[in-house]
Amino acid sequence: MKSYHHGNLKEELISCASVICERDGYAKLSIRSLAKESNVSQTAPYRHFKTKEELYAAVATEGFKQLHTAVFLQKQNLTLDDFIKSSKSYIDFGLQNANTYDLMFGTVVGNFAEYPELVETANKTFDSLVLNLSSFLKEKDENILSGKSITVWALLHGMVGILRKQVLTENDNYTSEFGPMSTTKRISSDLPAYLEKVLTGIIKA
Amino acid sequence: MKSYHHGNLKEELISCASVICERDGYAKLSIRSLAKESNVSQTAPYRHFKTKEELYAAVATEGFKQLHTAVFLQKQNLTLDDFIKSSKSYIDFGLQNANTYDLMFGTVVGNFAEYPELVETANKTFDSLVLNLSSFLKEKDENILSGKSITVWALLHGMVGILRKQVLTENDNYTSEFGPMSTTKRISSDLPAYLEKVLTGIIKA
DNA sequence: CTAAAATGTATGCAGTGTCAACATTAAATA
DNA sequence: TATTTAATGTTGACACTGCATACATTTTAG
Repeated sequence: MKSYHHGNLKEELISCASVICERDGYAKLSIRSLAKESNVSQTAPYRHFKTKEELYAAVATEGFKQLHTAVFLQKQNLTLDDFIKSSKSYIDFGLQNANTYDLMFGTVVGNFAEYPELVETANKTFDSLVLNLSSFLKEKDENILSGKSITVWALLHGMVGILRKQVLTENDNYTSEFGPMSTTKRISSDLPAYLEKVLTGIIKA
Repeated sequence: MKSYHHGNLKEELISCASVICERDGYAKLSIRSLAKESNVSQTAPYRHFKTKEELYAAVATEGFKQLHTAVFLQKQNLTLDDFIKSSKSYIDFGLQNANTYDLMFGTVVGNFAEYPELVETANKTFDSLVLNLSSFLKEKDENILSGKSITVWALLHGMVGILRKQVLTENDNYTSEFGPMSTTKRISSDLPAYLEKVLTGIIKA
């Protein structure tokens, strides 16, 4: 009953790869096992992705799309709470999709410029952060606006990295002198409060 | 004249692996080629590293040591300039050792807790950030101190991620609505000035 | 209707992580 | 010092990988 042509292989490969990358880590992803899972020959994926990196790029693109929808708020005239909520969504995404997030911001996909769709999707995501801030701040000066956006983004991006490694400090063999462990725990136990304090500081500066 | 035992294999493997990880990307690192480069049999490395991940962890540990020496300032009573300089050193390290930095903060080494030396070295690095801030701020309250340190660290960590992807936005096909490209360029063209502005904001808050 | 482009398959190469069995040497102990 | 033991190195093998080449089938366009 199965036809020679799959009909929908590329999309199936991407979505299947996305799941595997996140579940097992992107290093575990193999083109061959991926092909097997789609009931297709070992080299069929090469009709859609010239190299494995191209597949990784597709997964990263998919990740940016998801991040975009998670972060961007449709409504207008955002309140501070809206903005905090959006910021928290960013961090949550990074924590709950650690492997994919790594693919998006790490060095696995070396040269974004080789994948135009990835660049475009990534930039759209960043723009949505700026738009959010703009809607809330009502700042006209684009230089100021984009400057503050970068700082906010850096803060969020950095918090993802730090909170992700929380386990790192949950270690009895070594208690840090000033307790980064207890500090990150305290922060993540009430993330919105922390974000409100720090972000308003950055925004008002 | 070469003797049966290498005598120094583990260290040579780590330093050799560190070079390869940074130069070619950690995905290109193979235990076999590494062994060949040390004129040793293909499976000799397994006497020192149970798995490839353990080798990655060793490279990451090495990275934290280097980051520590790059960031930590020995002198006492730091000035604002000292603190800014140290912060810039952090970012420079992340940019100039992108692959290693990825190994240190990414998901490749999944569970830090399995590698006690890695945890300890990482924590020491973070402590040195806190010590720097402490020396400059002369803040007594450890909660406040560690809280601000986390925020500073997040900012630095985030800036590494953003500045690294600067290329990402250097793309003619797509010009971002609010120009993150020109913004990051502007920031990185005078990084100390940017850091002074943003960090003092965070510290004073 | 037919030529060409797209998509899938079969086969094969060189390289990989890792395991088991064995060899040599350095360290510890009697 | 002599000998057992642990540390370290080698050989060979297995199942797996990315990817190239040559070939098969289908869809699509002229």
